[in-house]
Order: sequence, then C-alpha cells, then structure tokens
Amino acid sequence: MLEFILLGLLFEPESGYALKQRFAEGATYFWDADQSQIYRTLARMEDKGWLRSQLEPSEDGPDQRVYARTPQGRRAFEVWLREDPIQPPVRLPYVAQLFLLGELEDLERTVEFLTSLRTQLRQRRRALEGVASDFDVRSIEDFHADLALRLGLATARARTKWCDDALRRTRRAMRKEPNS
Amino acid sequence: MLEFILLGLLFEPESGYALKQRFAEGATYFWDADQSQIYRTLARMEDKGWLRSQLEPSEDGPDQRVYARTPQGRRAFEVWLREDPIQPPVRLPYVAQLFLLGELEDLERTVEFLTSLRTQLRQRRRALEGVASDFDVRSIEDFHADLALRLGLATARARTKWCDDALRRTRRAMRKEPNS
DNA sequence: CACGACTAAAGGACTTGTCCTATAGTAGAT
DNA sequence: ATCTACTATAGGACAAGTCCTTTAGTCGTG
Repeated sequence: MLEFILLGLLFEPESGYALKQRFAEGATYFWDADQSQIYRTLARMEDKGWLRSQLEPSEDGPDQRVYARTPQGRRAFEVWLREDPIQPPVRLPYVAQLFLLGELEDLERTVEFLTSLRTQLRQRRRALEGVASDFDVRSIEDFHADLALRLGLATARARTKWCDDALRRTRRAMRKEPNS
Repeated sequence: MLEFILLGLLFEPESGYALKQRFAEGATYFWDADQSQIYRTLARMEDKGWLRSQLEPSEDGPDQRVYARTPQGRRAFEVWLREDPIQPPVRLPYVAQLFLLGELEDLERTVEFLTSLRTQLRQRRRALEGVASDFDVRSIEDFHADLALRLGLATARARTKWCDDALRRTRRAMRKEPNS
C-alpha cells in the first residue's frame, strides 16, 4: 500500500526525508508512515525498478538520495489507481474499548472515556477544518484532494456529533441507574 | 490490541474457533482477526498467565482447547479498559486512491471509482443497520454495544452521504471540463 | 463407504509496521 | 570551541498480521 502512495507522492522527484515531511503536513488524513519504513520501502521500490535514485548534495545537511519514478513505476501506480476502492481491515481500538467497557459496569468511567474521546475527536475535526479553510480548488489534483479531505471532515463531524449524543445518553442512563 | 479484545470476549470460557465466529458475527464492526493469529495470540496469552486452557471433547468435531481468563488476565484487561481512548493509525487506502486519482486527469475514472465506492459503503451501512434493527438494549453490556454500533452507523451514513455528494460534484465538474 | 462440509487446532513463510539507535553534515547560539 | 537543533540516511530487533498448508474428528448425502 505504502509503495503506491509513495509512487503517487513522487509525481516529482524527492528525497525520503521530504516525503516524510509531506506525510506530516498534508497526507496525514489518509495515511501515515514511519521514517524508517519510508526509507526501506523506497529502497525496495528501487530494487523492483519502480524508482531510480541519485545522491545529490543538499544545501542544509548531508547528501540527499533523491528518488524519481521510472516508467514501470508510473505504470504500476496507474494499475493500482484503477483497482476497485480498497477497504482497510476494520480496526477501531477505541470502539473496542467502548464496547467492552460494558464489562466494568461503571457508567462513571464510560462518561470519563467519552469525554476524553470527545476531546480527541474535536481535535481531529479542527485539524481537518484548518486544512479545509485555506483550500482553494484550482486544478484537477486540488479537486481530488478536496474530495478526500471532505470525506475526512464528514467522518469527523459525524463522530463528534455521535460522541455528544453518546455522552447525553450515558448521563441519562446514569440518572436512572445510579447504582451501576 | 487483539490480546485485550480477546480478553474482553472471554467473559466466559471459549475456544479459539468460537472466538473466530464471534468476530465474523458481531465484533466485525470494530475489529477482525485472522484465524491463525487468534490461535497464536491465545497461546501467547496463556504463556503470560492471562489465560488458562483445557482440552475438552467436542460434540461435533475434534477436541477443543477452551480458554478462560485468569485473575491476572482480568486485571490486565481492566487496566487496558481504563486507558485513554486509543486512536488507530490513519490508514485509509481508498481515500489515498481517491486523492491520487487526480494524477490520472480522468474524471470519468473518478466517477467510476466513486460509484464502486458507493456500493461498498452502502453495503457496510446496510450490514450495520441490519444488526441495529434487531437490537434491544436490556443490560449495561447491551448499552455499550449499542453505543459502539451507533458510532459505526453514524460513520457509515456520513460516508455514503459524502459519496453521493462527491459523485454529483464530479459529474458537474465533468460537464464544465469535458476535455479532462 | 466415499465425499464434501463443517469443526477444530496449529505451524511455516512472509510482509508490514514500530521503536530505537547509529552516523554524519550544517548552522546558529553561548 | 561546544552545544543544540535540524537535515539526512539507514540498520537491528521485534511485534503484528496475512496467506497457505497440514492434520484430524464428525456428520450427512448419494
């Protein structure tokens, strides 16, 4: 997966270091990757012939290994792009926690949990809203970035709303059964 | 992560096989796990002293290894439950595809992609709605299961709505720039 | 009684991802 | 001069997860 994302981000040649920055900046809302993994993946991709690299002197540090897509790389990327939408494995740790929190029989703790979750969800929503606010669709690339961003936003908003509602419901349940 | 989910599901003793069924049935909306991984994880947990197991004859097949939580297991589980909500790493392959689809400069393909995605999202939504419809909150466990389910539902609904909107926007953009 | 479907457990091989550490150049502050 | 922060790459060790195969008991169907 990461291979194809890196291929996509390499529409112009860049170093592993710069690619890592790009995740930290923009791409965080659909993927994130460890520095170590990025370097290893780039190396592997070069072995496969999807990339070629060149050491280039840097102005503010040691030499950079700058990677560029090869025609094979571009082709592999397009094949991936034309695949059906790839769903991730369902893996929502905090939902698992919430689900299993039933076993504590302690609604007090559930309220605490949801309160903390609300903070997290709001943070994510605000982060996305921040990106969205200074976003101006000029190109077809921007258009797609905007679509992706809005999905994140829609998700984040639905979840914060759900969280508020869940808190209300839990507090109500607590008033009815203050013994638990 | 899986360790704690298994601890949670083992509120009563069960075999690896039965636990795998449970994922397939209900727990799919917050986690899924490979059969092979479940067995290995259970074995590891027994080594740690979180579980103990016993071979028991089965009525319809070979002997089952039935696992039960030990007091240490229960304690470890509670510690995990009391942790702050654990966010998963952001990893949305289909959003990455959509984002990078800009590089194809082919809105036709984007429409195709979104159409296919809509089918997938609707399926997930319907699956969750199916579970939700025959869901009756009787216990505090049910209450938490219901909260978790509703989060899935809210997410699924927001996403299908987003997808419909994205399709409309793309078709509109296509009429304006039919050359791309 | 042969066969397929289901129940049940488990290991091999591999990929992906994480955490930590090492190495080394550059540039500004003290 | 030295220290810190940032730029830059890379490897070791390990954890988590996937795919595939093996082994074996049970039960119903043809």
